[in-house]
This record gives sequence, C-alpha cells and structure tokens, in this order.
Amino acid sequence: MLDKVYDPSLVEEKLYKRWIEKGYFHAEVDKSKKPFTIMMPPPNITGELHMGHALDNTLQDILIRYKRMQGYNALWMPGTDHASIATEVKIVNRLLEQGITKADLTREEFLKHAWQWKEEFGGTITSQLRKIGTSCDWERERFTMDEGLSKAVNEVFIRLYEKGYIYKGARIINWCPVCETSISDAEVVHVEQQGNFYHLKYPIVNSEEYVQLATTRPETMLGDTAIAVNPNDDRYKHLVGKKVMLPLTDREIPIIADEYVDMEFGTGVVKITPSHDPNDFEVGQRHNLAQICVMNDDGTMNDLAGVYKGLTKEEARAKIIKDLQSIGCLIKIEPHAHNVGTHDRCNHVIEPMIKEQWFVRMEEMAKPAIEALKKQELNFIPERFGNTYLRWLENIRDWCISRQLWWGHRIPAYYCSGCNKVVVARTKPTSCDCCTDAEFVQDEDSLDTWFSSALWPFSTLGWPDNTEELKYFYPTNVLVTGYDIIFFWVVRMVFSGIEQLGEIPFKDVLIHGLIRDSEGRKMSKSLGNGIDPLKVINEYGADALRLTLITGNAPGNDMRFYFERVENNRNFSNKLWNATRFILMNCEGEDVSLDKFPNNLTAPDKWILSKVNKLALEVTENMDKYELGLAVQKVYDFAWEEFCDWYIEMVKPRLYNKDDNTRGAALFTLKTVMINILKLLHPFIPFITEEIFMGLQDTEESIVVSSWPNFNNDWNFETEEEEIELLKTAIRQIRNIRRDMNVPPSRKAKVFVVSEQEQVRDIFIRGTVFFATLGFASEVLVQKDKAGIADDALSTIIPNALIFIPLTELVDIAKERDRLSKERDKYEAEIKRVDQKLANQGFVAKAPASLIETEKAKKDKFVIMLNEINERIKSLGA
RNA sequence: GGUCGCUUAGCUCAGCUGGGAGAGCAUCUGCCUUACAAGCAGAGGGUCAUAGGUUCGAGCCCUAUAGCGACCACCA
Repeated sequence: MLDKVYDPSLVEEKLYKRWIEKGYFHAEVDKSKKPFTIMMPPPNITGELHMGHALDNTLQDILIRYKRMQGYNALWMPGTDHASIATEVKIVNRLLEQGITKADLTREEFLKHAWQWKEEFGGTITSQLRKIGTSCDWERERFTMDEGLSKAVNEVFIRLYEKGYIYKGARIINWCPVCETSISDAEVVHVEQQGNFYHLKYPIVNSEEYVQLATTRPETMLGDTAIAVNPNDDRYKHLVGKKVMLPLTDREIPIIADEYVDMEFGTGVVKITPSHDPNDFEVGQRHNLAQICVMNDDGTMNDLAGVYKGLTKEEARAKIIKDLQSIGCLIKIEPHAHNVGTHDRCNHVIEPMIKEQWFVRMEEMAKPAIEALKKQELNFIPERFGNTYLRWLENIRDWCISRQLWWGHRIPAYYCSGCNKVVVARTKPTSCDCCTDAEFVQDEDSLDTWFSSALWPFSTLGWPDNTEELKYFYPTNVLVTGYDIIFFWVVRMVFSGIEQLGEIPFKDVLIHGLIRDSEGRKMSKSLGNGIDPLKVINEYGADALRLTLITGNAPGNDMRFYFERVENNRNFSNKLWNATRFILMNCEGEDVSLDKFPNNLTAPDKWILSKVNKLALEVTENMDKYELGLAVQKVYDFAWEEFCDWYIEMVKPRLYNKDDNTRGAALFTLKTVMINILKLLHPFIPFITEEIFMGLQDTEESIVVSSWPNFNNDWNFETEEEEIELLKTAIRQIRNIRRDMNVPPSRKAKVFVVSEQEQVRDIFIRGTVFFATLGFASEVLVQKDKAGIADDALSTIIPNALIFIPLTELVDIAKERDRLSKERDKYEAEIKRVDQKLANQGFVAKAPASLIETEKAKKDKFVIMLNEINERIKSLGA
C-alpha cells in the first residue's frame, strides 16, 4: 500500500539512476529513425545551478522527452564551457589564497592549476543538472577545451584567417584594467554613474583667444592630439587650421573640422583623444592624428603623462583639475549623469585603448545569417526576438576575439623570431622561408570564450571530421536559451554554422525570460535574493519546481518566483499519487487487462475516454507550437477536475459494489485514462509520472520510452459526452440550491427530475446513482410530469428538465422566491443579449452560419427555461 | 535618441489565427464524505490603462496618449 503522501525525495534519485542504467537518454546514429537534436547551452564550469539553468534545462527536457516518446531518435547533447575569463579569475583568486600570484607562474604552471581546478569543480554543475531530471546523453558530454573541440576551434580560426575574415590590427578596443585583457563590445555593460562635466579652456596659439570645451574624463587630456569643431559652425570657422596650446603640457595641437561634432551640444568644441575614446579614434583616423596613450594596462598613468605618471586615473583626475584651476584653465565643474562602460564579469570601468588584437571581420558572415531569418529558415519563438537578432546583425562591428588570458584556446598564430613574420597554422612551423636558425613562437593570446561556444552545435558532433553523427544529427532542431545571450551566442552559432557547414545550426530558437524574485527583482548574488533550485527540489521535489517554472507565464517574458506556486504544484503531484492509490486499492485481486477494450463501458467511461482523447490532440498541438505552459495547464485541469473530481467520484458506486458487472470496465477506464494523463504529463514532471506508471502497469518498462498518446478514432463518444455534461449540470445545480438554502450535507433529500423527453429521462435514470453520492439524494424519481411533487419544493431548471427537491420543513418561501428570481434575471439577460445580436442585421448577414445557429438554439433553450422559472415563481404565490 | 514589451479579479499572471472574461494565491461559507485536509463542495470580486478607429462583433487588429520595464546606442 502506498503512503498517503507522496514523497519525491524517496523516488527521484532512484528513478534517475535507473534511467541512466537503462541508457534511455543515449542516442546512437540510427537511420531507420528520425533524429531530433538539442544542444544544451553549456554552463560554465565555474557555475552553480541557478534558476536560470533550471528553467532553461527544464524547457529542453520537456521538448526532448516529448519527442523521444513520439518515437524520434532524441539526442540532447550536454557539456560545459571553459568560460575563459570567469574561470581564470576564480583560479587567480584561489592561487592568491595560497599566496601565489599569477606572475609567479609560467603559463604551463598556471594551466596545470587551471586543469586541476576544472577537475575539482567542473562537474558540480552537471551533477546538479541531474537533480532536475535532465534526460541528456551524458555519454556524449563534451567540454569546450576537449581535444576534439579544440581542434575545431583551430580549424575555424585557420579557415577564417585564410579567407581573410580574421585579421590582426591595432584598433581601439575595450580594455579591462583589472582583468588586464581586451573584451568584446558585447561584454561591455553600460551603467549610469553620477560624474562631472569639467569645463575647460584651451588657449589658442599666438592669440589672446581661448576655446571652451567640456569633458567628463579630464585625465585623458594628456593624450589629446587635436580639438575639433563642426565644419559648418560659423562660430569657429576662423579657427580651423590654427593651433591650441594643450594646458599642462608643452604640446601644440591642431584645431580640426569634423562632421562628428554636434554644434548644438555644449560649446560645439570637442577635445580629441584618439587613444582613449572610440569616436575620437575614428576622428583621428580621418585626420591622421597622432595617438598618444597615457595609461598603463593597469589603469595607472604612464610615462607620457609626465608628472602624473604612476597615479591612478582617479588621483590623476583630481590633480589635473587642481592644476588646471591654478593656471586658470578650469571654468567650472558641473554634476553630470552619464553612462560608463563596465566589464560584465568584474563590473570595473573599462578603458578604451588602442591595442594590437585579433578581429573577425563580420560584414560578409552577417549577411547569410540575416538572410536565414528573413527566409524563415531560422525562427524565433516568440517571434519578436527575431528583430533583436536582426538589428544586432545589421549593425554588427568586427569582433575582437583575442584575450590576454591563459585559460582558453591559444591563438594558432606563430611569429618568426628572425623576421617576425606571422604564420597561422595547424601546427607550429619548424622553419621560416627567409630566416635560418629562426624559431617560431606562438602568439601569447587566447581566444574569446564565445569563439569556441559558437562552434558548439557541430564541434560536439566531431567536426571538422565528417562523422556519422554530424551527418545524422546536424542541423539540430531547436535551441533553447534566454534572451540575454542572443548576441553572445545565438548569433555567433548561426553565422559559424553557415560559414563552416553551409547550413544553419538549428531551425527554431525558443527564447525564455528571467526568473525574478517575488518582488520582481533580478536574482543576484549581491542582493542575496537568489533562490537555490536545489533547495526547492529538496523541499518540494523536482517535479514541483519544473511545473512552477513553465506555467503561468507567457513565452519570452520574465516571471516571478513564488513558493505558493511551488506548493500548489507539489500538491498536484500528491493528487496524482492519491488518484493512483485509489485505483490500485480497487484493482486488488482483479485482473485488469489494458489490451482488451471492454464492451460494457458505461456513459461516464466513454465520456472520460472521449475527453482524454481530445485532450491528447490539443496538447500535442500546443506542444508542436512550443506552447508548453498552455499544454501542461490543460492536462493539469483535466486530471484534477474532470478525472479526479468527477470521474473518480462517479465510478465509486460501481467499484464498491463487487457484483456490478461493469466494475471491470470502470477499472479499465480508470487505468487507461490515468496512464494517458501520465504520458501527457511525463515530459513536464518526469519523476512522479514514472513512479506511478511503473506501479499501474507491467507491460511497458518505463514511461520514458513509452509512446505518446495519439488521437484515437475509436474513443470518440459525442453522445456520452453530452449525457454526462447534462448530469454534471444537474448535480451542480442541486449543490447550489442546497448551499443557497443552507441545507446541511447530512440532510439527504428526494430529488425529482421532470422531463417531457424520454431521451432525457433515460439519461437521468441511468445517472440516478450519481445523485446519491454527488447530490445528497436519498432517492431519485424521474418522471414525465410534476405529479406528486409538493408545490413548495425547491426547484431549479436545467436544459430540457426541471429538478425538484422537496424539503418542505426547511423552505423559506420568500428566500426561495428570491433565489428563483435571480435565476430568472439571469435567463432574461441572456435572452436579451441573444436577441440584440440576432436583431443586428450586420450580424445575421455576415457572421458564420454555425454561430448564428448556436445563438438561436441558445435562445430557444433559454426561453423554455425562463418560462419554467416564471411558472415556478408564480406557483409559490405572491 | 532608437527598438521592443507590459498595463486584465486584492496580489502574481494566463488568455493560442477577433465570436458569451480565466488560473493560482488571498478572502468568505460549509464539510475530518472509507484516494487525497498537500483535500472536497460552493461564494464574492474585473466599464481587460485612456481616447479614437477598423469590424456585424475587439482583452485580442490599427492609431495616438499616459505610466512602468527591458534592450541597443553612448553627445565630448
């Protein structure tokens, strides 16, 4: 006998272990089956499972389990990402705790520590992923720095280089002075900061005049190599070509004219610092300006900063302002809120710097990626994220891929020690064309971590080798990820897939939002408001967590996390558990064969079978449109309301009567419907469904590999559906009357059903038994007229029938009249509404015929019902 | 500055191609009915942000406005 309460902690681990042992999640190339493939976004090896992972992987698990049940050869490829910068920072910190600085180590020594770190912590996140039930193929788990994947990285680098798409050049890039590496534009996060506007004046050479300008970063003035005005600005036309003396220095710099300057903004004069500002860099390019870098890599001032050398940028700023003031070049300081670029990993302010870096030329590769979306070979769900994708690609800039880090894929470029020639090659060249005795030295930089993840959909399948896996599983079917990494990852996978394999890596991209706390705030470490999914699983079970994450929220929108909802979803598992207990209790000692379709099914059996059949159809449609939340909501409602609250209650009398010859049919139906419910729910809540499934039947070895319910033409029972719905209405009405009149449940009463239609009477005769348990009836009398029914019996009207409950001693005539009046008002309002509709010429002329028919039928029904009600009211007297 | 989203019951949110407004929680009432009190039976509560428009018909489509939010850009 099962316990009264379902305890997920007793079954989840056991079931997951069994699934793995059975190899259900492993996929091999099998040309007799259609593949369905999902690539898991590889979590960082530094990661701990958070709600974002939980959501992302639950969605994927739902899709892959669904397709597996539909008979696809389902591959869900898992793995982890080396996350170069995030990991390197962690390793450096750990070394510091041991008193070792990175500078103390050689690259090789450092990497030894790094791999050791990976061995220790790299498996944390993947073991946590198992806890939520992820049915991915762990036998195929990959890591972005595996040998094969590294080979793919080198291959792509070399191909792009040979095609001229990768180049090295001195450009202005985003420099993180704390991490001491370049980062890409995508890694810069702009945050608003309260700063100052420093209004300065620069004296014009050989003149008494000054120009006024403003800056937010006065320390960069030491690197100014021009000042600029707009060529159309009449105020300054006469100055163009002249020079100003750069204060605090002995340098004269030119006044130039450039369209970049906005005449309306400030004084219309801009200082140009090509080395420390991206816009100024471009102006500098156009005007051949010198580039003077005044900062070291760690953000302190360098030799070219003169007396400010060695100061931090904040110290330098303070001193420069003071010095400018003392020579009369500071006009005023104005508070000014502006956006500052920060590094998304360490949150420190980034410095634009000119550095030799490797770049990927994006213009050509962006084109087919744009086309793929426009031709709908690539689809975003929800669609609106396609715009985000497009806009990014249409404004794409070259991608800075080199990082001054050690942990990652080292750039396969080698320099000749003799002539400094660059060779990009698969292996280190042994000799140089022109230099004898020269050695080749590999580039010190490593690659942006996203360079390797961009190849994930095919590098994991063995590319660049033309493996069977690659041919079979690529392109994959759907990618699931959050909207926050469309730029980082989705875009880059698409153009990489097209460039290297000529085919997009996936057809659909399912985008989800963020999980926020109950107050709508982002979950973050600094706020300490993060909710640990593992704790939720421990307390409520993985199924409850999964259900919470995918319901009550529109695709692509953020959602708030409420424990009330988790609790409710846990209760749902318990509901299924207890329904199963009920079924098993009644099956004891019975041989209930699910293969044999009984020939003595009753109306409720056919009704519920018909309903579950239609449910399967609808749910499948929702699943195919990625409407996962809607899909599971439907099954949830069906299981709880129709199956548990109605069907199970209806079959009880038959089950409790061992002599009932339809008892077997009831048990068959109970089991059959329950199994279908379980199958429809399995992708969403895999654990409880498997646990129950295994207890309910012994023909299939696991629900994981059972078949998804299809629509079954033999289970279409329209007549019985109508019949049961009528009975339900009657029972509900009886309950309502009793409640309105405060009749205690213990007080049973006779129920009269009056209908002139024989067909309707038959329905109620067949349904008599339900009124005893569900409608508190002591006796049910179905008759053609009102003979023998007390005038003051409580009454209600349902389509084609009247229901009377003679409870004379409890009846308060005034109250009853009042209650009936309310019913009357309701029908009158309904009739009025339909009349208005039908009186509308436009409606009658243009609405679909079927709709008009239903409206007319409704009206006829209401009119009859209204008459009956009026008659009742009249019979109660004035 | 640009793009996009949101505004529906007290709270948090669903509402799939336009055809009589839903859920969970909360509130109230009555039930320990032999599957389940993590339960059962019921009730109250909404001019679907505002103003126009299209349509026979709008929560849903179009336009404008307001408030909130996200992302992109970054005029020094």
